[in-house]
Amino acid sequence: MASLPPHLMKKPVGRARVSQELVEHHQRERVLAAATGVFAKRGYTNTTIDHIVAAARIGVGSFYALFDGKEDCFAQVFDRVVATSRAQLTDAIPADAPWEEQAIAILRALLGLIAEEPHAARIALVEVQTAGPESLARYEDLLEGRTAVLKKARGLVAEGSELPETFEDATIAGVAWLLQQRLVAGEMEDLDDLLSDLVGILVEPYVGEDRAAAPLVS
Amino acid sequence: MASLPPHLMKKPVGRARVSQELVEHHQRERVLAAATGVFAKRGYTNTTIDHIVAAARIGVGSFYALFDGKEDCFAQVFDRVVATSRAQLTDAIPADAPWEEQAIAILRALLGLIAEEPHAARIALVEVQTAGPESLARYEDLLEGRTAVLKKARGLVAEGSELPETFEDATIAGVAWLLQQRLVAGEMEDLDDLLSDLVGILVEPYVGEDRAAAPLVS
Amino acid sequence: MASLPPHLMKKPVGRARVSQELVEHHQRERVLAAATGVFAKRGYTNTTIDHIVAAARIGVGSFYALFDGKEDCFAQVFDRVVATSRAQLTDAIPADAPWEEQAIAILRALLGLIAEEPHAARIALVEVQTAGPESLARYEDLLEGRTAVLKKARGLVAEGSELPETFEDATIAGVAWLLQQRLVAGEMEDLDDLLSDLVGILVEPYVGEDRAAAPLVS
Amino acid sequence: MASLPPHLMKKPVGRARVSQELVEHHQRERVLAAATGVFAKRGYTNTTIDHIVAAARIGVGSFYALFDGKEDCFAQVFDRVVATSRAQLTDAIPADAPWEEQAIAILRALLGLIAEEPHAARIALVEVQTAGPESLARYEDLLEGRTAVLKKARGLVAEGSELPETFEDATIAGVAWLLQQRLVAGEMEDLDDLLSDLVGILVEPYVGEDRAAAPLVS
DNA sequence: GATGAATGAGCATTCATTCAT
DNA sequence: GATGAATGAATGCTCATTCAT
Repeated sequence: MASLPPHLMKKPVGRARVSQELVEHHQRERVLAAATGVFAKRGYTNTTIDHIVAAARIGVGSFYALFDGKEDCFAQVFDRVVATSRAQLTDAIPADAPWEEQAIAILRALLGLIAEEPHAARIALVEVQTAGPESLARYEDLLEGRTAVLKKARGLVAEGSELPETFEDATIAGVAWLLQQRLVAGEMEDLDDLLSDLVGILVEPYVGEDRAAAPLVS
Repeated sequence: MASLPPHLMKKPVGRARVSQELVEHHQRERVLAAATGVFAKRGYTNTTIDHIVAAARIGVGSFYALFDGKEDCFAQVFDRVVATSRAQLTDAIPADAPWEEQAIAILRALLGLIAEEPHAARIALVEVQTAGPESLARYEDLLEGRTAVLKKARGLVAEGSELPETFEDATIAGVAWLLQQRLVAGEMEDLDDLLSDLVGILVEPYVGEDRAAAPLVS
Repeated sequence: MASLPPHLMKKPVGRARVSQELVEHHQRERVLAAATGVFAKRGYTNTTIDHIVAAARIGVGSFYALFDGKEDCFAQVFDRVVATSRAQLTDAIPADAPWEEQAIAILRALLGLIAEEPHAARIALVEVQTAGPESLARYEDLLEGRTAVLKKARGLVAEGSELPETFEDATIAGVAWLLQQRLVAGEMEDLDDLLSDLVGILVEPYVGEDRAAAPLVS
Repeated sequence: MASLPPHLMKKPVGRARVSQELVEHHQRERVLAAATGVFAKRGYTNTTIDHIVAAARIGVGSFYALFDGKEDCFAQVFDRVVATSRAQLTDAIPADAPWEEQAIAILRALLGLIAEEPHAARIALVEVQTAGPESLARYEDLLEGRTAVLKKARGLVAEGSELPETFEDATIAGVAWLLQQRLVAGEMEDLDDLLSDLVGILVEPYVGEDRAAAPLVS
């Protein structure tokens, strides 16, 4: 039984194919994790491809096999950070709880995430703003998404419809700013204080002081 | 006839000295004005020293006599824009008017300024965020200053003391974000709508809906 | 069950050995055919190993098992093109015909070959000149061979011995140039006109206008 | 009398302007001369910008101020070689002499030039063929120009109009080839033999053996 | 004092080649 | 034996900064 000439051989399928994809995925994750740290520590502009490949222990060629270039790499780093965080925050939402409880749970989880992974947080909140137009657009999309979610809370409050059109934009931007400031200043202790501030800014306008404060005490 | 070595040459004094400083000041203003346009049009990163000196009609050597480098030049551009704007906004405050009227007057003047000098606005609200750490710090100082001013309004409202510590930080950041978004999108028409949104976000929490709306109608 | 170390493994002999060589030969031919097209279409410099292995449906490792590198691969492509053409041109020579008839028959066959296989022609006449020193040497050898053959015609003409030493070199180079120009310009119609020009340049000097023209009419 | 501010000062004119242009021209000539040697010795492909700037004792930045890139630099080197040679060959033409004498004088001068400046000759006849499409086009233009000049000699010979259309193309290409071969082989002695060969190839077909041979003896 | 020619460190990117699987 | 992922040397180029004039 002779083996077929190479050009007639099918690409490996099943086990081998899956394994290969796994390897590539794993490799990409490794590099993205390394790049996250490098971008967070040095800032986007000060980071060179050499810094990344040194941290990821790969060759420059492999880098370009994985990414189109520096900006693409950063974009993937950002996407990964956002996707991971989103998953974790979604898991933190208590089902069947009133809106204010869910909102506060998400805020609490977010602060925990930022405290645990400051590098990732710095990517998503700080560096993304200086990593070129493409990345900036992603950041704006991210905020826009949060804005849209927040707008859904308008139905919950009597005065909801009287708030200015851009109220949520300003609120989300304000929250992002506060987090970013703390992050850059390295002040991520007193998370309880920060949490209660965020609730005052982001939850209270929709449900009033009393309903907003209640879940914090429990 | 040999010229003296530099350390033996007398520094000009009196009249000549003053005149010389005037010339230098004038020159610097000229360059800063030119650089404002260049930075605004091309963005900080895409701007090269050559672009600036070409626009300012000076030599690179003169540029380095005036500034420590590109970032320093941008910082001075930013400072000039902020100082000029501050002066104009201060002039716009109606003396002896209630706080909400003063606040709205400033907001209205600010929007007018942005519409009139989009280049300057872009420097102060957009480019400053990507022009390096030093410039970013100035931006943060600027916002912090606005925050401090806003905090003084707490005395005017009954619930003032119950607002979160960081309420003004978030509010100012939110407003900055809204302005920046409009600027980048090139949407600076409908200033009245925008003004009323800003009042809803920045004035209403302190004086209530009624007092905030009143000056807008008149 | 451990496999033996390589030096203890028997080389296959007899039938198997022959078959293996056949397989390798076949494989090499396949790759050379693919490479001919790639080199002709993209040009030597713009061709990468990846282009070749993709076209030949083999791995890069197999490529390096077959060739020493890009230049060696091109050299083998060139050799294959030349060998094939030589065989076909030899077949086109009418036995026992006068020299001028034979010469014209070869020229006609050559033009036909170029028209039929422009890729191969481009390899042999154009790309070979820019594919590095080794390939250039082969091109020169090729022309030198044609020069030597042409020199044998000197005996046929009275003034033959009075032609300059280098006459044939110039003639062959001139013919090669004409063909190359047409090839690059993509003008391979009007083969009859081109043929009569070539005869005027390459045959006439040896046998005179009359004898050279005669076979063309028939 | 105060001097005008810089932006109102005209670009220097007259003496200063001329001098500056002279300096730039001189600089460019220096670099072109150095590059001629580097390209001739290493070949176009093996030459890097670093090689050139090292040889010319300038920085890479200066190189890019002078040229658009490597290929542009080579093109200018080629143009300079051709222009210089053309001037020298034109000077070598004896006025009011019969065509064959003029032709032979040019050929003799050409051989002398090649022998004296082998680097320049190598640029114009060898490297130009491998320095990219733009350069190749210039080479073809060069040959085409020579072809056109040669075609003017057709009126001098009875059989002129019976030569094939492409006769001069082949002749010029053949001559170029002979020179190139000698150059590459480093065989530039026996210039008299080579000259008489060239005359046999390039002059004789137009004026016959006798008229072509006469000027060589004198 | 002003100029801008010159510098060269530093960057992103390509691709021929190797070698572990 | 065949594969192709990984390598990294090498390249062309930009631009902030210096300094001789």
